[in-house]
Amino acid sequence: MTGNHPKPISPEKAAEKLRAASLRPTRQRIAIAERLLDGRARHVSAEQLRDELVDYGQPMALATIYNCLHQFEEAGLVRPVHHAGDAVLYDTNLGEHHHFVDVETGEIIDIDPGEITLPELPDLPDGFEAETIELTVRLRRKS
Amino acid sequence: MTGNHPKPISPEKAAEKLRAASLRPTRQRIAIAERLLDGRARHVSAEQLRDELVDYGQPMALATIYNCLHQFEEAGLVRPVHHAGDAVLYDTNLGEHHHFVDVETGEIIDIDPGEITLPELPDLPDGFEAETIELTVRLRRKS
DNA sequence: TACTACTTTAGAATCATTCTAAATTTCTTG
DNA sequence: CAAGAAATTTAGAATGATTCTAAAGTAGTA
Repeated sequence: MTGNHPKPISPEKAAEKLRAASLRPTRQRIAIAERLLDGRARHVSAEQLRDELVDYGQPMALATIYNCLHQFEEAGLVRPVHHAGDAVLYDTNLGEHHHFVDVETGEIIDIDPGEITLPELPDLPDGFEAETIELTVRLRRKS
Repeated sequence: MTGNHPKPISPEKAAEKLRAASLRPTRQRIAIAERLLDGRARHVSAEQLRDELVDYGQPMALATIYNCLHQFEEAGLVRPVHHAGDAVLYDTNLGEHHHFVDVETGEIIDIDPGEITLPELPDLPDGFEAETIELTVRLRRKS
């Protein structure tokens, strides 16, 4: 594997972001935050993140990665994208934007927010509040 | 289980629809078509459909149900909804419409097509064609 | 330093889905 | 109608993502 990954933010900055989100800055959470919270827009699955952490010299249990991703999600640090392949991808881009999904590979590509504007929300069923809106354009490679 | 299910279309009509879709009218496919292609808007998972078929006196292997749903999908008789819970739901409503999803139960509710109108498609990446567009509003019960 | 709560962990468990290879059924064609 | 080729169904195993479990480790605090 040993891929080419960009320089992460410092452990100190990562720990700070975690504290700001009321998450204890443990070694594992710091390592993940360093990689995911550097401001770049990314979409990673738990497995991809694990490989990246191995490369980075911070291997950890897959269960920990799932735990952390869920905590990051609740803290609003990442947001899940459910419409890709089988695995949930975690998106570090928190701004309003939507996705193309390559049906065959599960890979997702951000749709430039200027390219598409959502109409206003429809009336919601009683007793519910909207959590997220996901617009996905599923693509297939032309034959 | 033994739920209360609406009256299906006749086996003859079901077989006809299958032939029209170039699918051999086997006993299993007919049973499924009778239930799903009666014109009602529904969203079923493979497992739900299996339970319904058991009630209906036409139990069959889950693998067969998956096979048939995929064939129906390719034939354009149903369309998959990927954004619900863990399981894919098959939607018998082929018109343009979108969905609310109850995040906790995975249940989906059609959004009235009049309630929301999609903006035009953004430019697609080169070499791809759009297969489907899915807009999902994820809902959480208010606390 | 000791404590208590929070975290991490390996591995088992779960759940939806797909795969496999054998048995069955369908649609010809004779 | 009988026979055969091709398509279909099937049970059960396999897969893959995710969650669970309960035991061991770690962090913040007194």
